[in-house]
Amino acid sequence: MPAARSYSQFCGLARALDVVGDRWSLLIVRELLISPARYGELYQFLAGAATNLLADRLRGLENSGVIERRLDVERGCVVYALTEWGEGLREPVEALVRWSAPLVAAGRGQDAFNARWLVLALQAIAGDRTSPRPVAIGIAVDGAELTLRRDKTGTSVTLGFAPRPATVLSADPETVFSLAAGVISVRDAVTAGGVEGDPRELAAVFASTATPPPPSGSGLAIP
Amino acid sequence: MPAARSYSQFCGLARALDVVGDRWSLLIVRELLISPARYGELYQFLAGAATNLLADRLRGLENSGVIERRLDVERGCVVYALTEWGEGLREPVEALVRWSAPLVAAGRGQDAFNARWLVLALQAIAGDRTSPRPVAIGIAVDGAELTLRRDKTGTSVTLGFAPRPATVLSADPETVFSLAAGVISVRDAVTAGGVEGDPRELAAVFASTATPPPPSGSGLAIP
DNA sequence: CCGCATCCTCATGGATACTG
DNA sequence: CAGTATCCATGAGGATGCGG
Repeated sequence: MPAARSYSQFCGLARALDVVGDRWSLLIVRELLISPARYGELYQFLAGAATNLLADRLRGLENSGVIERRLDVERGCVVYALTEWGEGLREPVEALVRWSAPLVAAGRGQDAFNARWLVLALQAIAGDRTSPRPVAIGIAVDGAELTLRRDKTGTSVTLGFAPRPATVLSADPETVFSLAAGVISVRDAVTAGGVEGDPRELAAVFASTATPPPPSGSGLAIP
Repeated sequence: MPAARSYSQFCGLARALDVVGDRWSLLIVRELLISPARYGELYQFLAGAATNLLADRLRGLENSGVIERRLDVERGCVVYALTEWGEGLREPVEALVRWSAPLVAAGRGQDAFNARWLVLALQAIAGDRTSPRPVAIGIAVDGAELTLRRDKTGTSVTLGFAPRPATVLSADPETVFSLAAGVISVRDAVTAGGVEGDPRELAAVFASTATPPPPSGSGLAIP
C-alpha cells in the first residue's frame, strides 16, 4: 500500500502530479495511449519496471480513475485501458514528446527501443502538420510495421500494414525519430542512408521541418 | 550527487522524464514559468521541498539546460530562470493544468495555496478562448492582485495591478480555479458568493465554459 | 503460463542542523 | 542568504514465491 505522497498544494499541476507524477506512471499511460494492453504486455514493454511497482502503479491509476480494466472480447482476456479522462493525457504527453525532440535527436545510445513508441512520436508531430493531400505510407522499422495514414478526417498512425499501403519503405529508429522530431530533413535522412525505398511520399509527410531550439546544457550527451 | 536515474528508453517521453520527471522538478519549472525567482523565493513558494532537494533539482535542471542562473539587474541578485528550451515546457505544463481541472474542482481541502499559481491556471485556460473584445480585469485573491488583460496581441495574466484595471473585483481561490477550469459558470460563482464586485467583465472572459469530463474513480476525495 | 504478493537491499526523498 | 552536510524514513529495483 504505497501511499501516493502528495504535494498538498492547491494547484492544477501539483494535483496532476499527485496522480501521474510517480515513477513509471506516465510511461504506463504512454503504452495505453498506443493501445490497451494486458499486465504481461505492459511488463514487457516497460522493460525494467519491477513487477510490484507495475502492480502498484496500475492499482493507483485505477483508483484515480485514469485507467480501468476491460474485457478484450477478441482475445478473451482482461486488458488495462485508459478511461475517457485518462485519454485526456494525450495532450500533455504529446506536448512532452514534442519538447523532447532535442533529447531524442542526441541519438539512441544504449537505450532500449520499441517500435510502438514511434506511434506516439509520429502522432505528436505529424498530427500538427496540415495535409496538402491524402497520403498513406508504410514504414518498416526494427521488425515492426507502422502505417501513417492521412485523409480528410485527420492523421492516424497505426501498428501493422492493414491494409498494406502502396508505398512501403524501411528506416532505422533514430532516423524515424529525427524525422518526426523535425531535427533532420528527409533529404538528409536519405543521403545518410537511414531510409531504404522510395522516399517521395515520406518527403510529402514531413515537408515542413520545424527545427526546435537545441538544449544549451552540456549534460545531454548520451554515453 | 544524486544521479538522475534514467529509464534508458529511446522514446521522447522517457527522455523528457529523465530530465523533468524527478520529484519537485516540474513544480520548480512551474514557478519559473510564472517569473524568475531566487533560491529563497523558490524555497518559500514550494513550501515543503527540503533545501537539499531544491539545490539538487536546481543543479540537475541547470546541467540539463532547462534553467540557468541570471543576474537580476533591478534587484542586484542572482535569480533562476528558464532557458529558451525550458520555456518550451509551458505547453506540456499548461496541458497538465487543463487536464487536472476535475482535481482542482474537488476543492482546496487542507492544501497550501499561493496566488501565483492562479497566473498559470488562468493562462492555461483563458489563453485558449478567442476574444470577442479587448478586456482588462483585476482579481484580488488571497491578498494578491491578478490582472487579466486581453488585446489584439493575445491574453496575458500578471501579478499586481499595474496599471490598475477599470474593473476590479475579489474572489476566493477555489472560485477562480473553478472558473478557470471551466467547471463552474460565472453566474453560479456569483450566486454562491465566491465573487465580490461587478462580475460583468468576468463573465465576458469566461463566457465559453468547457466542462471537462469528471473523473470516474473514487480515490479523488479531498480529505 | 499469467497475475500478482512478499522479501530484502539500497538509492532517493525528507527534515534538521550547520557553514561560507 | 544560499546553499552543504548529516541522519533517518521511504520508495525503487530485483529475485522469488504462490495461487488460479
